[in-house]
Amino acid sequence: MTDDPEDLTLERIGRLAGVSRSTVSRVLNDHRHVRPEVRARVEAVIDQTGYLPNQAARALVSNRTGLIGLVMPTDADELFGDPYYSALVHGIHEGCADSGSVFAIFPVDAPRDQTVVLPTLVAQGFVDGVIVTAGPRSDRLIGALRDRRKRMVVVGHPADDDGLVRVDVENRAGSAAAVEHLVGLGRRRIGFIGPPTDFVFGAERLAGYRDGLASGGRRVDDRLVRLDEPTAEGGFRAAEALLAWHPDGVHVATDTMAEGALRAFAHHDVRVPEEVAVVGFDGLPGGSLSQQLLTTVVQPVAEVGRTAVRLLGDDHVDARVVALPTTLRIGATCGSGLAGRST
Amino acid sequence: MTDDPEDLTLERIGRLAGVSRSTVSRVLNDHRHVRPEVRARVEAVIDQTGYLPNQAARALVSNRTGLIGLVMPTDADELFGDPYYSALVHGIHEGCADSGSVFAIFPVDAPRDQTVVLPTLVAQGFVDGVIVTAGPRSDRLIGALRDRRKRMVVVGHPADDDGLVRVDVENRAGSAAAVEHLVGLGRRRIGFIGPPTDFVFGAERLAGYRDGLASGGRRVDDRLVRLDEPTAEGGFRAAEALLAWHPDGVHVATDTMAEGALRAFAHHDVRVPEEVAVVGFDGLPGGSLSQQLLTTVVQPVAEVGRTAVRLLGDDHVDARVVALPTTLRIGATCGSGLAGRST
DNA sequence: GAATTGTGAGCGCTCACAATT
DNA sequence: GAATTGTGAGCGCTCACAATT
Repeated sequence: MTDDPEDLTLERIGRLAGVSRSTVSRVLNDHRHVRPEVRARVEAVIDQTGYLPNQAARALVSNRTGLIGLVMPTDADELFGDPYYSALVHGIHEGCADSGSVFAIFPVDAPRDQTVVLPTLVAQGFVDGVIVTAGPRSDRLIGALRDRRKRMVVVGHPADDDGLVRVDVENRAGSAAAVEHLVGLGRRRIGFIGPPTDFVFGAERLAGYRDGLASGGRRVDDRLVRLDEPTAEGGFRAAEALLAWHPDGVHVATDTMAEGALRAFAHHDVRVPEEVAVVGFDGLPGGSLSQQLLTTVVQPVAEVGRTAVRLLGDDHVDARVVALPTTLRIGATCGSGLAGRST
Repeated sequence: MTDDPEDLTLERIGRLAGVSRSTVSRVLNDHRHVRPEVRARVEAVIDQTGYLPNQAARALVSNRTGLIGLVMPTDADELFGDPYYSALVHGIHEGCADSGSVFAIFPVDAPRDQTVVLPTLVAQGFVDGVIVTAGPRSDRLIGALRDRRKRMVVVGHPADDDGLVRVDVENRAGSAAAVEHLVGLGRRRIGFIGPPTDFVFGAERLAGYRDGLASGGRRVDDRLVRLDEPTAEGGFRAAEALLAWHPDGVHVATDTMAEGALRAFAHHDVRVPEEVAVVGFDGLPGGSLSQQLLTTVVQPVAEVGRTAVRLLGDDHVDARVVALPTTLRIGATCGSGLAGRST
């Protein structure tokens, strides 16, 4: 009857082991001051009954659930195939494993989940903290979580970053390094292709492009700056438009756009890197073949995830930003000394 | 001081609204027998304080958390890009929205998460139920959850299906229909390409292939059956091996393998569908181009997800299997009357 | 008497403190 | 007196029942 596993409680384990519930609790939570014989006896009972403490009771009294959530806005679910999310999830998962937390991904469908999922995520006694990626679809969500003073770390840079704890990468410095590399290769007419500036990372990378030109002694020529949607198609269009101004180098703000740009150059028989050198940004694992060959600014996405978990564990109260450095990875598209081939 | 949102409790909301905690609880849980004026007064206080009930306390007393988890074994995380998981997640998410549950995906890294994540998932007071997909990586997990009598629904067919509540698709009937279609087109030497039979769905689809031959009055010739890894490369190899026996039709047990098979036929200048008609299995949204063109047995993955949620909600005690029907989708690779073109 | 409200108990833990060795 | 154990209280809810209109 009462052998039903559902009925196991601290009290019952204690009775079976001949101790009080406190002693069992001490064994479970690894407190000192438990005699080794007693500990062994209790552990034996726990093992053979398969007892596991009730998580809700534990959470109620300790005010911690040990759960960390990644909120994933998913109007469409292409996100699921996005290598950025894949790498980020990987990093967060590692971070949670290190800190002994349980990690869960919460897909949130904005209109629909407003009534049940969001209130639950915000409430006490459910998740200890949430990680949210910046982006147009997350703005309202981030606002709501901040208003509720929910423990939250934002990955990336939302338009309204007031009072947020954030993890980001050094977008500006990364793009500056990319452009300085192009300058160092002797390129004189260096263009920029990126998303509209309401993508904050795009604006930052554009600023880095200008920094790089300035520090390399090149003049900024805004006709060499082309903004379009952050897709391969957008990159294709921007690159075609740019060709009229005869660039000999381009920094493209995302590898996805760079893929489109490379297609455009190939389509117009412009050789890469001989006639135009290309440096992208992102360097995600598992990109397409042309992304593998790309010279690009690599952002450490998995480390961003690990860092987000760490910040969530800190007893932060203030807004804080951690910006992780990027690294330039040399590929075939800026051909320093290698025999360049058209991609 | 006590205006800290963290300090909000039923008791406090009640005091602010001039009622008892029970009345507030009744308003929150939509019980009858609350006077409209009182309800309005309580709701006003809830709104303006932003009160949300503590989920842990609620779970402790009601023994339900409202959380449903999909356990995702992820030694590598290619799963993340897998269109099957994408469609399944979509369906589960819908099912949870309908039932008012919160849905979370739990990535589980077998060796590492054994100590923290699995015990937590199994414990009371955390998730109400879990959904697990069958597959070599899930076998131990499924065993552990079953031993703990955890509410669980398995998607697919694990080798050991004893005592499980499962949702599956009609693999055998689907493959039989595929082969009958090929027979109906007048094909006489119909082959089969599939994964090794320790993939249970592969064994079922192979059985369906034999059913289809039998009901179509064709003899089974085991030289026309080729098993290899369930990848495009495996399909390529199997198709090459099969060519020696001059098939005029092939049923391939997964669209991914079919993609490889089509490449093999193209490579050997065997025209599809003129010389060989091909029928796949899966029909996942967002497959590659050649998968889009494929004639294939479509499994209703999203509905599988919705069904899994429904079964989880039922007060099932017994093992039970729900098998959802598949549909044959005619594409270019078995060219009935269309001018066929090599793919 | 039916509709409406409040009181008491208890869910299964953790923690402070008291009591024991 | 230090190490070890047990007792009491309480976390914030929901539910049964009693008390009120």
